[in-house]
Amino acid sequence: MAAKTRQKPDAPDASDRVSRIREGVTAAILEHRLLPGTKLGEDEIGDIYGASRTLVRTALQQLAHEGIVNIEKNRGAFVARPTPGDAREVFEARRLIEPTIVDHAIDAGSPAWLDRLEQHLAEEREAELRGDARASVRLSGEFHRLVAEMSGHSIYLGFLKELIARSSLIILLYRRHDTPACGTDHHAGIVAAIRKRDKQAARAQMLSHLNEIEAELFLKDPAADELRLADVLGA
Amino acid sequence: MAAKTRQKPDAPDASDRVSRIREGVTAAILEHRLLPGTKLGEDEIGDIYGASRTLVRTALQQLAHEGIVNIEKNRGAFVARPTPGDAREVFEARRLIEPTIVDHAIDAGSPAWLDRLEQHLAEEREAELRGDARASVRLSGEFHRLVAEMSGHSIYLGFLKELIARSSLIILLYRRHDTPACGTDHHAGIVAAIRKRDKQAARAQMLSHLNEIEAELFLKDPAADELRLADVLGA
DNA sequence: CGGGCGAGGATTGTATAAACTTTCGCCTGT
DNA sequence: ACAGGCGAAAGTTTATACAATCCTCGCCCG
Repeated sequence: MAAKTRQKPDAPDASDRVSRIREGVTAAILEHRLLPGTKLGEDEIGDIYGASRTLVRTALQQLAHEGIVNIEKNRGAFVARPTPGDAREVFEARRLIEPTIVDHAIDAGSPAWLDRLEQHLAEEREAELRGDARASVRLSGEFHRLVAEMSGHSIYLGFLKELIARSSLIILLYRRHDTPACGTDHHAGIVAAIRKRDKQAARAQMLSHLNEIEAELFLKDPAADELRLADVLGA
Repeated sequence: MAAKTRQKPDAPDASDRVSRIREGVTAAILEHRLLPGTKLGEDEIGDIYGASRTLVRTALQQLAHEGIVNIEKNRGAFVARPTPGDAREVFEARRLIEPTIVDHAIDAGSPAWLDRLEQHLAEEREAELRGDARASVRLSGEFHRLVAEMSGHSIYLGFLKELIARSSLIILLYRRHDTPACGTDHHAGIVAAIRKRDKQAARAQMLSHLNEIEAELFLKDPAADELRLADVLGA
């Protein structure tokens, strides 16, 4: 067989131009700067990043596969607008997966990882204090991703990345009050349980954290009559 | 994924040329006609399907995101070669997700769905009888996908599609004996439990089914010295 | 005779141009 | 005045051409 000059699974994406576009758009969506339904024109994005439409298209297709962008044939790409049904599915999946992830994080975590988590908590607190809502939203999601990275399970990590991205859109669309997106206190409690290597407590706290987030949502079926109509006609 | 604003609920890819390529290659991989490590040249595939490289490239990128194809920069696309570590992660994820899926399938299933499952069992038996190994492998995976579709959870369905595709490669690489890929008897038992709406039995049977599949694998760290060497040098 | 080196060929990455689809304004006919 | 339809413009999809990169193989040097 061929001798392989094998690269590591994937150097994240150092200077890859497609990745820069993807992450730029992702960040904009996760920070709620791009709202659901917004059109993502290829020329428009290409001009911003100084890239050709070929590269933009590649990035948009990846985002579509992650579920935060919808591509409609011959019409273009739009920021996804998850339905309440999608929202329920996403949170159910998170309730299933994330407790398992914290379990593994406790098994696989090193002191360095705990430092990393503490540092992240500090960033979250600072953003909250600053009143920087955009950073808060982004960091809330990143906390969960960090725990998944700590677990070392690449499959779960991939799944959770998708779920987190969609959750961000869901929270934006369906949140009731103006409460912070994701209580920092909860995160701190989870980290404490991880530090004590108390799996049962960690699982329980993660679960109740997710339940609280979902409880703050208002998932009545269609947001407006317009959508109801579309559903009826589609059926 | 989610319900689209405009399109029919189900017009996934009937006459879409990219989808035809993707499904053709996917079928070839799942039926073990394309072996791990096989190079998937863009021109080669383009000639076969009478398509331009643009479309082939799009299809390959989708397959890469599903984890059954690896794209190495400036080198091309290859059928993925999951490591034993990947295999453990995939089956752990399946053990977590699939019992939950059968639960929901029991809740959401209609008599029509049960008919569909029975019909599928018949196809599996027939392929087995015919000694058609390729069809057997494909149908074994499709059974699990069918249950996921029955559950109506699009998120779980998407995740499971990935897991099934990877499982097919894993079984090909690491199976010990020449036992059939996925016992039809197990599948029949699962369908019977679904028919009786006995969630506990269905979950248990699904779990033991997955455990038996994994037990038939030989997941010693590197398959050969060659791989061991590659890993050492990569680190 | 073994190993480094460079030219040639092949393959992928990117950009650009042609073809088709949808959209929206405007106009005509009733 | 308003419904319906035609046509131009904008944008996406597909194909093709060009540039960059990597692999192979033969040659030359030690």
